[in-house]
Amino acid sequence: MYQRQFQKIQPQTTAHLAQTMTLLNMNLGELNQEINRALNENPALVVKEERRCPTCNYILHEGQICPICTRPRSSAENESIVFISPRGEFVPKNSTSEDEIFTDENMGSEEISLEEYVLRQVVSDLEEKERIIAAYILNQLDEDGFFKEDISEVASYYHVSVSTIEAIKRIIQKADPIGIASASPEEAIKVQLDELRENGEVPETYLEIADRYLHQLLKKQYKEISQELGIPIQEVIGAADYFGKNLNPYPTRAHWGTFRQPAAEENKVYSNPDVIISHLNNDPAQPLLVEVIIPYISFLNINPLYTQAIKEANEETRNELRSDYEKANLFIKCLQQRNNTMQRLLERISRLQKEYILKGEKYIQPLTRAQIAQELKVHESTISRAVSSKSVQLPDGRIIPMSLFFDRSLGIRAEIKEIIAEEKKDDPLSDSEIVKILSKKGFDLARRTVAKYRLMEGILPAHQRRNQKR
DNA sequence: CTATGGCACGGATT
DNA sequence: AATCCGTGCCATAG
Repeated sequence: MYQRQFQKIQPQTTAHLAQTMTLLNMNLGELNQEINRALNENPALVVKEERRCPTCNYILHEGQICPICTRPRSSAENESIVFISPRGEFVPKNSTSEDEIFTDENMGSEEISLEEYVLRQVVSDLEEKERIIAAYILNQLDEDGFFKEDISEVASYYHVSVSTIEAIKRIIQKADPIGIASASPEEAIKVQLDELRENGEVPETYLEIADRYLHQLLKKQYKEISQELGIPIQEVIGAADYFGKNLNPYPTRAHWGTFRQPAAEENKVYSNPDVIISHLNNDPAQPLLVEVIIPYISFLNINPLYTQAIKEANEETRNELRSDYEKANLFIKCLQQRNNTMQRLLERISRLQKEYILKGEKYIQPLTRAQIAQELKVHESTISRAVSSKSVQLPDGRIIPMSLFFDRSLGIRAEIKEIIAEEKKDDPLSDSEIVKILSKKGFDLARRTVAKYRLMEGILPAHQRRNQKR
């Protein structure tokens, strides 16, 4: 039964292909939404009551990680174990250090809900009547904590002015997951930036960037922004870096706490990872566990009543039902194929980049998407889509974009960091000196490039590094 | 004069 | 076809 579904992956209709591509392009959050949408739209789709491991078909109990898949096979003892894991009551590996995370799943019954948590913070600032409105707003938040309703509608419903609602909303936005109840990620960012500005210095230009160029910033179009604003590009990159470290476009997904690891990565803030890599039982001696996370609701099935109904229906309704049935069928197949591709992709990545995963940036292997595509016998663009906008949680708890596995510069950047960390503090190395040292170590690159990497790592130019702390 | 950053080009990657 | 990235050249700051 199970095998038959997988064999069907080969013959691809255009519709199949197109939809698979779309699904592949999505990260966990988007996939979740998509599945919900499909469930609403198509009555032929239902959630399976019986939950099976998507990888090996073993029957799973509630919130369980598949015991078959996580049992290392003797032949694979040194290999990573890659499997698809449903997003149930999943306990993050680093639950010791990763404390408060406000995902929907984590809001167990003992803890108070996010709504209540926020409400408790704001009650003291609000009048009785306003509290009701605040509670209403909090109840209407979507899964990312955004409030997307039209404020004027709410206002007329409660017979108060729009500005009253806005005032309440503003108070809520300043509560602990700062930026909650915003209408969009952009707005959340602005609120957070505002808050930061009250506590300290935030350059004027940052505000402007946040205000108008956020979208481009996320797409890393630094050049364009710097041109339009007429400011140096490094300032834009600086802003990106600053935003990445201090702001969170999806305030409910995770807090940033006071400080994350100072060795922060790229400029984007990542939410729930699409892939979690950890050690079995958290024991570094054990093999690597690579979980490709899928939404728990993706245990989809064709509504059995449908099959029945099709047989009994008359000509006209039958065709209608058929089309739903086909769509549902297709959707499930596409999901399976997405999972299959992701799994195979991660199998390769985790094998090739094992050293990097375990020991850090220095050990990254040069790798291109084309190379993997060839090995897996899929089109390059497939890999591209599978990698883009996905994030991976490493055993040390860091969450990185999946594209980093394909970043050639990462290893060299680590090398540069190391060199600079070891330099004499009273005699900093200039970029060209670094080039010389690197070439001795076998890295061949231009002086100009070192400067760029240095900038990316947020390291100041040599003369400004003189006699600085750390 | 040296070190660094901006801009723009071309080749690689997606 | 579009985008990203390394590099060379030039301007400018130090």
